[in-house]
Amino acid sequence: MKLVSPGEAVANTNNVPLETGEDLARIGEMAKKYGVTLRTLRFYEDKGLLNPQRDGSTRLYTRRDKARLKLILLGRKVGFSLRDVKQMMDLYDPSGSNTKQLRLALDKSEKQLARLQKQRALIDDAINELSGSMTAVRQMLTERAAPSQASVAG
Amino acid sequence: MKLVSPGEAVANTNNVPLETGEDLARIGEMAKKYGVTLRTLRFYEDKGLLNPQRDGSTRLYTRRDKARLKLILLGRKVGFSLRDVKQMMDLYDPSGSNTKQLRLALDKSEKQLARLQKQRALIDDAINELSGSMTAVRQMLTERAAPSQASVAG
DNA sequence: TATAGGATTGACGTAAACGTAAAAGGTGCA
DNA sequence: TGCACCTTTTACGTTTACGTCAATCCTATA
Repeated sequence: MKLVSPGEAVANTNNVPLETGEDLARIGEMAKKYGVTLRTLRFYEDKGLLNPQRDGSTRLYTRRDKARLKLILLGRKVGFSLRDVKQMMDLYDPSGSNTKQLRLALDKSEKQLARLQKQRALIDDAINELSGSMTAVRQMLTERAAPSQASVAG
Repeated sequence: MKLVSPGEAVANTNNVPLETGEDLARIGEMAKKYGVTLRTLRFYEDKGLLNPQRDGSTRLYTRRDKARLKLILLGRKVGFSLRDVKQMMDLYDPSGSNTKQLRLALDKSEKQLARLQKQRALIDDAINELSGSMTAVRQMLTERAAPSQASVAG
């Protein structure tokens, strides 16, 4: 048994939510709540994106970590790399106007938007091309009784 | 100097196109003609997708190789993996109706088309989400004179 | 006390398609 | 002869975001 001073986060065993108002979560709860794996959470931490407190060796995630995780997941959803996300989050200063952070985010967002639009164009191309060849292949299949040898592979 | 029998492909030095009717190409010509790197051609060969002849150790690509390369590039364009492409090409039988090959191609194409459509949906989502947050960020930037602290990162 | 559930760190594995040296050999041309 | 150019094989490196053990530890509960 370990001594814990009154203000400290009390070791909270297993899956039981913490009784304190500090809504600290352990890694399992976090993972479930946000639909990620434990590995993912540790990975994000390893990459400097999260910084949970520790109770001994056990990670305890605060509101702050949850907000950051939400941002990470949003970033990934729109296609940012973790590095980009980190770069933007690292600029956050709770005591400032964060103009710099916002500008960086906007800048990166514009570029990412352009990438997404290009990707969509590529995919549309691919869809058209693929649909076309599918039609051709269907043709060949229905005509395969005839000995005509349209070349598909050389 | 190396002896070459009359019917054999004559060693064709440097970049000069071959004078025979066999239109054999060396790796450099192939690469330029199809906009790929030497490394790519060797890689495709290593993966069993191409099988150029050899003049000694020098690769000589035939019409057949060119046709196959075109197919590979088309496949990659529509998002097939090289493995998929190989699987489909391996089914080609110059002496048959290739019904099996065509069916496999069609089957894979349907699945790939579905993937592409799903991807497009995801990208559209991302675009919308990203556009939305960009609007929000712009808002915050124009309002940054006011001390209101909308939280962007926690 | 035995067992089931978490949790930890460490570290190799995966996927795809090449990129990038490195070291060497053949060829034509000036 | 020497340079420029093309080609060869071998093999490690790159990128991204985790997956998947492995070995260990801690705790509550039956």
